Amino acid sequence: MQLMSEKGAAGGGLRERKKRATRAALAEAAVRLAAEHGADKVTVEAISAAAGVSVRTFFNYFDTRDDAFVAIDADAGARMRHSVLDAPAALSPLQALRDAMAAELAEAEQQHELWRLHAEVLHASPHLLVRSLVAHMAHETELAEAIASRIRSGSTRHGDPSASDQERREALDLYPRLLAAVAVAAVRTSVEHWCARQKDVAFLDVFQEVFDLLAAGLPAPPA
Amino acid sequence: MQLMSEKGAAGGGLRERKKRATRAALAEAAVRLAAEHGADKVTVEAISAAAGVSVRTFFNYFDTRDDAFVAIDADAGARMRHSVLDAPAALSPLQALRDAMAAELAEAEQQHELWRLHAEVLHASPHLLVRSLVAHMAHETELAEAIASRIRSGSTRHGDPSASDQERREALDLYPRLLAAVAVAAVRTSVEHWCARQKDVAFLDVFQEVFDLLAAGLPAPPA
DNA sequence: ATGCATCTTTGCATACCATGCAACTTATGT
DNA sequence: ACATAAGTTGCATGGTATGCAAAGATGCAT
Repeated sequence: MQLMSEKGAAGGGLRERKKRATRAALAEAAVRLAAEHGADKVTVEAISAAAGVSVRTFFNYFDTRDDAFVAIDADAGARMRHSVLDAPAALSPLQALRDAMAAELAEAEQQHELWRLHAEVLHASPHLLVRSLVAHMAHETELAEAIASRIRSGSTRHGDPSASDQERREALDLYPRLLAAVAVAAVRTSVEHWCARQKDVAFLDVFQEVFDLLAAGLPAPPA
Repeated sequence: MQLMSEKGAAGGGLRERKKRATRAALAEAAVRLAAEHGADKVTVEAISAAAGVSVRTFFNYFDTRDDAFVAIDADAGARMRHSVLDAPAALSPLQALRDAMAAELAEAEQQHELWRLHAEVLHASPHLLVRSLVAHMAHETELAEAIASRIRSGSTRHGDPSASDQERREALDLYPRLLAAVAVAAVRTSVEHWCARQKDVAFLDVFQEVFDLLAAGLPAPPA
């Protein structure tokens, strides 16, 4: 329980703060131990000990041992949701989503050290990378809902005006999901590409180029 | 070992055939048991017993219990790779990929009964659905490589002719990854959307619409 | 067919993961 | 201060996963 200051909605009573602290302590202990000894050599017992709680308590916070390595930021989804909803109405859904994600990623770079360790751990054991992607995909649904309600309430119409009602209803259900899924995939690709050739280029440039490619309909690159 | 006829490269000696049979028997037993009793009520012991092997042997084939529910088709990646490489040169990368995926999905519908059970199981426990999608994503890398070599050898140039060499090299590395990631996400979204409103529409229609949206740059739908 | 090398299967031992339960400790509201 | 709700803990239990060495099956040359 050595961590009392955490980001996000810091409010609430002592209880909630302690809960958040315990959770954060467990996650941080997990990542640090994994970065040092390798993820699969770290037992829940070690993690719990490092965080100062019992093994049983660990499982009160995480369903699975691996979850501790993955779950760093719990309410990133909520932030993005608001960001998408509050974006200027003039922006297309894709643009709004791009900006929301860019803001989120910028904020992520604040906690540099832990983020870096985290990336190291995931890179070392693909098994966990996979789990991390799963966690990201969980956000996809709420993201899709944010996009959907943005489209419903907004009035920017760039779409095909010759669609039937049936087609329109179909698209309204399908489009947000697709956009969310594609955007998450795009972010992931950006990060991977940038990690591969680190320092060579700025991350934001990669990010920008990826979303430009998406907006252009993924045209074939020059040979 | 009650299954000796399997798809894919059926060649090889008795050993390899038996191995494939055992693996298939385990996977099939897992799916059938899960369809009947629910996935999380099926123990490794039960699966092994149904397949006629020991528990220890199960773990010689699968790293994880859940893998047995997921790993149905091992060499789908290779087929798609060839499909992408052999596509007509006139097609854009996105189109080639779309056709390759459509072919693969059509082939998946051949093995109707087991596929159906499989879908049931995945639908019942989202945990496994996620794992299955992740398994598909593992193919992303080889898919990206296929796309890359197609672009290198092909001569369809729809891209921006005013790019610098630096930008061109960047794009050549980034583009295939992005395309693969986005396409996989698109397929996943199609399947999910289709599962949600089953029978309502044909899967191929959803699939087509999704790729049309991608090619159009994900424009905002009509309100 | 026989014998040998190689691969596969198997049981056993071991360690870890994960959950339910009851007892205990700690916040919160009044 | 008191009652209530919530969080933590140890224990018991059963499933998951790996290493190891012995036994069985297969491939191959003779």
